[in-house]
Amino acid sequence: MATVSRVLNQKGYVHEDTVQKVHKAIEMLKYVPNDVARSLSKKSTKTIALFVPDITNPFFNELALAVEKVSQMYGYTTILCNTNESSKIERQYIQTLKQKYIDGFLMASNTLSEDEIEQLQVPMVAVDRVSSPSVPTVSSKNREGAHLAVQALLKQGCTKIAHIRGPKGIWIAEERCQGYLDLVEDLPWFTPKLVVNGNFQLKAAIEAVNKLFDAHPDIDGIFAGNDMMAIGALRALQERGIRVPDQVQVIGYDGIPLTEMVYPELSTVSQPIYEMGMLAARILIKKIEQQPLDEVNHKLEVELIQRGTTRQR
Amino acid sequence: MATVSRVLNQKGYVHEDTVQKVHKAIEMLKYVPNDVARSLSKKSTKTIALFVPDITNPFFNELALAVEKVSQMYGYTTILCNTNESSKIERQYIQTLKQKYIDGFLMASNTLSEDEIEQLQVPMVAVDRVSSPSVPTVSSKNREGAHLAVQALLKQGCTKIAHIRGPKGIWIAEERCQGYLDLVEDLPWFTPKLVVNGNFQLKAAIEAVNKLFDAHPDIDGIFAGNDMMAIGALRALQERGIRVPDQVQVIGYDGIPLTEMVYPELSTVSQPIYEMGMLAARILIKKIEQQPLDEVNHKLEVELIQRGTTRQR
DNA sequence: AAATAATGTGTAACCGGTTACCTATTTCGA
DNA sequence: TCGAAATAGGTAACCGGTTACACATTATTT
Repeated sequence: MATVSRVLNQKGYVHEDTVQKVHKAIEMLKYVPNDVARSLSKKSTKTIALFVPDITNPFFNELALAVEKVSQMYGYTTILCNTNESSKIERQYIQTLKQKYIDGFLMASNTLSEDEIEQLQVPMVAVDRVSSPSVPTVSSKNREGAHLAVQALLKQGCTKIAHIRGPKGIWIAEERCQGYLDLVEDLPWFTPKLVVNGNFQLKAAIEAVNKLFDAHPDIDGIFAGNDMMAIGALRALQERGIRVPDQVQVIGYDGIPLTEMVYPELSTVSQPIYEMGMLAARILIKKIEQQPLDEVNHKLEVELIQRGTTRQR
Repeated sequence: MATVSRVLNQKGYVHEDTVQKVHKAIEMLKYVPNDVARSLSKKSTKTIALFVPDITNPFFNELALAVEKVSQMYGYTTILCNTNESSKIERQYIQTLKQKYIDGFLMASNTLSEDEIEQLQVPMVAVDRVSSPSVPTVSSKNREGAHLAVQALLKQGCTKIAHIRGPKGIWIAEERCQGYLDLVEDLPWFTPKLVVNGNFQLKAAIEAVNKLFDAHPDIDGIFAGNDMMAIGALRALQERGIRVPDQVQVIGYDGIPLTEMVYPELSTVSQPIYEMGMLAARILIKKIEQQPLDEVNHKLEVELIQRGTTRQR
């Protein structure tokens, strides 16, 4: 028994002849090790959990694909947890998974307080969210991305730009909103009413745009906090008979595949979603395996992609 | 030890006073049972796996949400497995998960042969796929759904209807295609060239439509094997400057949320996706817990929803 | 050539639960 | 009032691995 274990784990001294014999026996008996027993004694399951707020958003699909890919490469299994941004669900998942000896958490959704995070005692990495300073974070340059979008709108003739922002309290929403404000706050046409709240989902954006245009029919540019809301805005505009991009230009944020599925195709600030997922997964696995981390916070570059909803020269 | 176990599992005789004492002690010590140890002796992990071919398709998102919901209600954890319709990946997942004592498989993707399925020795249910006769299946009335779509197109003035079908060998694709053929095969304008292959993804449908219209510019109706392809068709038509629904009417299949995000909104044959997921999960859990199943094959009703891509009277 | 180090393998404890089985006490019918 | 049945709770085996440790053998050093 011990020798077989040593052969399989390549640990301790085993004579080469014995290794061969063991392998032959394993083949003959079609022996397959039992991972649960292994986990029990090793106190590790080679499993990580990815928490996302909304699996329905293609952004998180792509992220999940990337995480899955990397974790598989390193022999890990991934569990996807949909939290709906509810701390109750999130806590419940964490509780269940800790009981199951989960090895690490990858949080793209985070409703926990810093205290709770400190108490976790399980390695954790945040993607596209900031949580506690002790948690490594992978995100992109949101503020700069917002600058790119607003700059382009201004340069391409917009004279009144609205912003549909993501939920309050969510770091990336704040950053993107701040990036918008940086460039327009001091312009003569600006008024705080041009910033409306959304929840990163399509429906809310439709309502937001309708309210916005009822009050300010002269808006000719919209920067949305993410692509789903930009697509909602586009829908609302089309329904009102407003021509995009002739009358109103729209830019989203994320660069999800959906941007190329609508017509006209959506201009957007594209994040390297797949890379973010891979990087975050690698960092988490490093942490789990107690390897030293070089950097703790990663801010990846973004890129403005102009397509059919803007009038690029 | 044994008594505590009995209290927690409500099994065997335990005096009421002792139960109270145990609960008090659990609270004081903040005792949390170890699920891995429990799994080892019970040979069950309270975990099921959902296999999907393409997590990027909203259809499977919704399915996953439903499965997750039900499994959580019954105390199960769900693992999502993206197979890309590759039997290599699928087999690898199955191998890994069996080693981890997975309790059941829910297959919305299936590349395995009947033999392999028989050998599995783990409860299994198929959704939207048919596999082996011994496996309970949840699907919808695909052929009837196709009839609804094609009937509507015919009634609403189409005189030449093409079909972009799903991949060969996938049962639902065959059924939907057959449903189309049932109604048009004997019409004077019909030719087999009007049926083109797709892979259920958007990109392929764009190419398919372009090829189709190069050869048959007089097509005035398209029935796509799923919504993703219908949206691809819509995109291709819009790019060609063809007006939908005035010149060409389009109907998809599935009823994913995306159908309401494009403009014009897509007409579609809507399946009760969420119910299918819940039903399949319930059946799987019943099987796992060795409860008797009433029926083995479930075919749910579908419904034609006419929106902006058809000319309903 | 003897002492020491390196190599090879088996035994048993351990991970943290579940449960069969045993013994002790209480309940209850005849 | 006695014995069977029901209730209560403890002991130890078991799930299937990992690994510290003991002991045997072989290789190396002086």
